[in-house]
Amino acid sequence: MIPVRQAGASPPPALRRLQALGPLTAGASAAVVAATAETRVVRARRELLVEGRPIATPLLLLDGWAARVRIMSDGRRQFVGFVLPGETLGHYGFAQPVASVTVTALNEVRVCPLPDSEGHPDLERAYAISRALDEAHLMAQVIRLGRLDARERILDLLLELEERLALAELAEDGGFTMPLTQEMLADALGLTSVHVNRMLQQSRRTGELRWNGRQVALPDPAALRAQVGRAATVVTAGD
Amino acid sequence: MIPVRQAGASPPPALRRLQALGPLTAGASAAVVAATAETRVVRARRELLVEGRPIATPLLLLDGWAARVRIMSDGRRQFVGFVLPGETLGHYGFAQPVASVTVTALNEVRVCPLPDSEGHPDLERAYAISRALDEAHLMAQVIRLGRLDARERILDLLLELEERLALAELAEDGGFTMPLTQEMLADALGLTSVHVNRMLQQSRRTGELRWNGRQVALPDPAALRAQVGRAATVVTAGD
DNA sequence: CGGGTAATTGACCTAAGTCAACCAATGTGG
DNA sequence: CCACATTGGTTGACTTAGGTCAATTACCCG
Repeated sequence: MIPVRQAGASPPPALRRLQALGPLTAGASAAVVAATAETRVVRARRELLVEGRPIATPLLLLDGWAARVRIMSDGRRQFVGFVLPGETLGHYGFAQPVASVTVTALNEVRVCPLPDSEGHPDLERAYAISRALDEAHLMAQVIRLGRLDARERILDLLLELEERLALAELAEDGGFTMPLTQEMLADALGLTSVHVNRMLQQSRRTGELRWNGRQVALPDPAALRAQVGRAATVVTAGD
Repeated sequence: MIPVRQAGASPPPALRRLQALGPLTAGASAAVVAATAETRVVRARRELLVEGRPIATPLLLLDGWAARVRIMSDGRRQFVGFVLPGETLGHYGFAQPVASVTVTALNEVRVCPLPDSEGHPDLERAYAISRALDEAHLMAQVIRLGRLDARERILDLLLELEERLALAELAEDGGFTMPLTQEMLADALGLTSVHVNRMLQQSRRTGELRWNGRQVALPDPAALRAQVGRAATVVTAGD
């Protein structure tokens, strides 16, 4: 990890996401901005957290994508889930001294220590919602792997990613930018990269998906959601 | 749900599990026993929690098995996970007003309101570990569905179930009793019941598995764990 | 230009699904 | 106590989604 001097940056997507989860007071927003003073950059393929190793401090992902990954002794690899800008890492709301999975940066990533919610109930509330979403994403992953076919898995995941990015305003309706290779997609979806490629081509031909390099667009998300049996994720506030 | 008068019962497996997660003071144990005064019986196939419906009160499962289940509009069904005696339901340690999945009783089940941990830090600690285990089980499910083949999925799940039951002392080394039909197993493992049946037969022939009605035994768990790439789940205390 | 990563394609293979019987155990009403 | 219905397990014949292997092409990037 390379410590970085990160002076005045542009309005961070991570902050926008937290604000989207539940409006933050000026004080809470300031606390988040303050935490970014200790931003670190982690290069692609480096590990943010290692399974079984103590978690130094919970993190807030400012920029870039990471994945929770488990690798089997024979080399099979499974992405358990992704971590997108504005999402948190190693933050459980309860005792959890060691990481339960390895988290790897998929591209160059910026992280900072998770802003302390002490004295900011609104921030704590945003974290609580964030944790609930984490769990929802994990369950969605189980459904995808258990009961969707290849095409549905791909589209369902892309829909989810778009929804999640939208919270941080990282998805325009022209689509979004995604650092995933087809192989990473395969590792997330329990498929092979060859098959992912074939299905992508097919979806491109039918026009339900546009995919150019790192740019992805789903022209008719509503129709796809229906086809894939994906319910819109509802975030009910809580308390 | 049928309220029940539940007088002095045998030493409940649920209590044994909580004690196994972290020794409880006499007071905490008493609180758990006290909570069982309000035990309810839920019949097989009835729902304990319905997705999207408010959670009246978090529950402790005393007896019987339940499953978190999601059903797609076209009838496909996926068990997201199981709930075994001593495990908790609708208990998140943070705001979560509505259930995120439906939980269905797989056989006749007894539940009681989750004993309040107020004033019992040791009980709270047991709950925290329980939540961490929940998450671990969910991740294990993702690995199974994403990267294991049918035989591995079955054996891995059975190994996990045995480990979990052992916490409540519900697994002798002669095996354990399991209310799951082959079809339920299929719904948990992303397979069809026909295929589950074939794989079970094969595993029975090789002797790696014994399966008689509701009785299951894995004669050599250590060997299987190695074959399936299953790491023993380590529960580190926490704080 | 050279070397590495990512995407693409074809030929072929196999794990798992589908469909359809059939059987065994259990339970139910009469 | 029996005829019948139901549920769960078992089996065979056949199909298919997705995997494997291997080669080829398209990009980068220094």
